[in-house]
Amino acid sequence: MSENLPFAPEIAPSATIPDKLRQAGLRPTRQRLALGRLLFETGDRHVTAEQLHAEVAALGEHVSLATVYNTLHQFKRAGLVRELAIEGSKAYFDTNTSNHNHFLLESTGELMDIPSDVIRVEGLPQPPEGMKITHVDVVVRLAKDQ
Amino acid sequence: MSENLPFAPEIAPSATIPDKLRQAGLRPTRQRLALGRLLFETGDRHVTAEQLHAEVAALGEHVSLATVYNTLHQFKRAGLVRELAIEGSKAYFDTNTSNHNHFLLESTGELMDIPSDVIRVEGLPQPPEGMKITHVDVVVRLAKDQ
DNA sequence: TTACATGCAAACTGTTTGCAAATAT
DNA sequence: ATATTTGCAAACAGTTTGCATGTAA
Repeated sequence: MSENLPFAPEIAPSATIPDKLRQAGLRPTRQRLALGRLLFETGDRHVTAEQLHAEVAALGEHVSLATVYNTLHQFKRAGLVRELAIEGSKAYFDTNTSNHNHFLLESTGELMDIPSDVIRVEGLPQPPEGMKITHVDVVVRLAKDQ
Repeated sequence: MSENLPFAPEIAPSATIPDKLRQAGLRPTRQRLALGRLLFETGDRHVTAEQLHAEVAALGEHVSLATVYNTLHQFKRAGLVRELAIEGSKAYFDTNTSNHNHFLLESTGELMDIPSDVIRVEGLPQPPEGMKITHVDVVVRLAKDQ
């Protein structure tokens, strides 16, 4: 698991998957290509490692679960996905790395995007001395009506 | 682990710990009293099960970790604490059950309250058909400056 | 040819559970 | 007396890691 990612700066949003990987400093291996296609070829996605592992298996490709985890973290370090701040035991990864918020269906754990420009958070307090705000996460939790 | 909590309605905010427990339908056992004192005798607190377990041990009381977990969940069902929606592997419990938001120090995982009336979330979108909003969580993530 | 990536199994963390023994009422 | 609560150890889920093997450049 040795890595020294060159902090991949701007990656052209419409690059092919192999290019996207190369620009992130990651060799386009069979496994990373399969995961990359699942993540980036359709629109914005939220996945857990388990889900992605199941999807790739359903396509007939073998990628070990450990590799799914490792790859998601590499993608995260490269800025290709964002890890979401949601309660619960599982880690969620989001292919939409722009600032936006989420609906969370409490019954199923399912996530849905809320477009970035819909919600405004007003009156953010001053952070304590020597601290700066890195991110403001808003999770709107939903339950079945009544 | 059998329970049938009578959905303890209003609990006088200044009740003694034994009363608080009784009003919640929980027998005031040695363990629940020790945990209750740690949680409710000082002001608002955020704890993980591990932390609380360490605190109670430091006081010379023995309470098993399993009992700490079970008790926190009973307190939660009784409305005495709220479980927080924070990323990461650990579950945080908050003795402030009113609607308010949090600073999260990313380096340490430490939580601080943001008073309820400071932050306003504007432009909440309509929830999808048949769903209702149960809670809006705002987590302001902080890192060391520069 | 060599540095990087993968798969496997084992380790690890936080949490939950089954059940016998202990305790509150 | 009896229903509830506890502690323990084992089970469990999700995730990470060490290392031998395989692969990309």
